[in-house]
Amino acid sequence: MTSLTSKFVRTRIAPSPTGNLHIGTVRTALYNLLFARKHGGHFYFRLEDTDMERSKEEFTQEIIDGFRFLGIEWDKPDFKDFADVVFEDGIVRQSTRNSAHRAYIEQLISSKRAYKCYTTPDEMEKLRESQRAQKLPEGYDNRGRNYTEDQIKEFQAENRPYVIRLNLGSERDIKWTDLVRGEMSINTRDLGGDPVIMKANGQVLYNFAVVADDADMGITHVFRGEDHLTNTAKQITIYEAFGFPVPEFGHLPLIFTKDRQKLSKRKHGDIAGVEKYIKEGYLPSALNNYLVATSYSCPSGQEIFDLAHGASFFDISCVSKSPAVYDIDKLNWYNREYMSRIPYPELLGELKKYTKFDFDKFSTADLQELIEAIRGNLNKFIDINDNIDYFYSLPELGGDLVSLIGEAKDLLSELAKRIKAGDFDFSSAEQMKSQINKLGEDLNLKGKKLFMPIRAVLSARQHGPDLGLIMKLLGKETVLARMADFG
RNA sequence: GUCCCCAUCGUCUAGAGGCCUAGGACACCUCCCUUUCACGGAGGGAACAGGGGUUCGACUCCCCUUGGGGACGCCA
Repeated sequence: MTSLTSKFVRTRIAPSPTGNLHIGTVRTALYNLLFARKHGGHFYFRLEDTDMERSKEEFTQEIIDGFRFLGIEWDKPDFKDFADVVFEDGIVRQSTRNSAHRAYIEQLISSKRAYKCYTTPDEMEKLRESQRAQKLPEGYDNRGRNYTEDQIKEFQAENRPYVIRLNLGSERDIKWTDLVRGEMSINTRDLGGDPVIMKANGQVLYNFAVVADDADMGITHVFRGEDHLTNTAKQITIYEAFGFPVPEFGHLPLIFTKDRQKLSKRKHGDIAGVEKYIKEGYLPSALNNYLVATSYSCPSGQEIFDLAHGASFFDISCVSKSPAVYDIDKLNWYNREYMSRIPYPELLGELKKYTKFDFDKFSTADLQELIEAIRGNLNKFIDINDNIDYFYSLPELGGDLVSLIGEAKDLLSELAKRIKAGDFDFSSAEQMKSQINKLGEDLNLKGKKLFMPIRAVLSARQHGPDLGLIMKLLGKETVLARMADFG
């Protein structure tokens, strides 16, 4: 942890466009961003799009859109060497770094830190099978280090395809001081053998490309998920092979689901993807806050971290080492919290984007009264629909509501009668509320027994805004129509 | 299977040997407010995985066990 601020801090987020934007990626981005901002450095966005088969442009766009939505802004790298690989959007696309990668690979081969490996996929599969059978750890046995000149000539003569493997060297512990986990040590014997850094088709692989790019981009601090722990050990050997300065690493705990599994899109559906939260109308500030706050706690006990207010609060040493279970209730709480701070005009604008109903049905004043009355019930913008649907058409009545209404026939008939008689002034929610109260007094009903049946028959709901307001907004005609069975 | 990591309320966590009768937040429950719903306010239940050490003293340090997780790709 020495002199964190002595050099110009550069961090990055490096997602691969092989899937939708995962909230774990967002959290990692946030930590990297916050760390850079806190220390007055830069935060970059590099797209790890070297896997041509799995990378898709639609995913790229989704990742970019997701970050933009969340207000995660990256700096544009300004190094000369990167002029041709940094695009308008400031993103470094790894696939465009090909020639640099090739040159580095050559360098590694000539310094004997990497070698051409002719071991075929078939041989690898047999090796693994026998390792499994003997309950040995699976991995390459580094036989390619020891090919003889003759063997190699033979392979070349038959035009056998080869991969490039990194020579991990003699067995040793690879150590680093992790910014979140402390002293780390991983033995090279536990790395699964010399890793492939370039495929037979010439495509460079993750562990190599990351180092080449991070080094060239001058990345000083790398925060990523703890599932990268062994990758970090491999990557450190690459930094060493080149003599590049090794950045500081910080491995973040994973996000779990309730069943204590790594949160993945595959297994856990759309809760892992940012898309869902955009679609349903979560506030970026709330999602960011929740994601930062999980696995993070300040000595002050502060829970609200509004990233719009800067990164001064952030302290990497406040990151927890143990994994966190994803809790949508807490996210909802954050969202309600941030939503309650939005001034009405802005709230209205947002709700208009998410509603499937026509707000013009209401007058400006009525609409505001309604929305202010229900805003506390909304976890997210899209919830507006479930809270106003009954103003447009009556939803189906649940069984419990049917019996509730059935038991209150007298009350409802009397209400209908009085409405028809003109006792209710539909221009005044207040007046109608007091009329309902009067009705209750006359029939000797109060509380839930009085209000619930009326609420049920008018809105098919047990919850909602004040009954007087509901009646006023519904209008006399609709109210009577919904009570037709009793009048 | 091998290696690595983690371990306090249901969940996120505070706790750096005595401040702990273990604190906060979410969720839940009760009460108040409201003759309804919600909001709001006040309370409540709820945890140091187990066993050994070390120490005058362990939630805190060490070891073991147990439990959970991650990594073992010509994916990232």
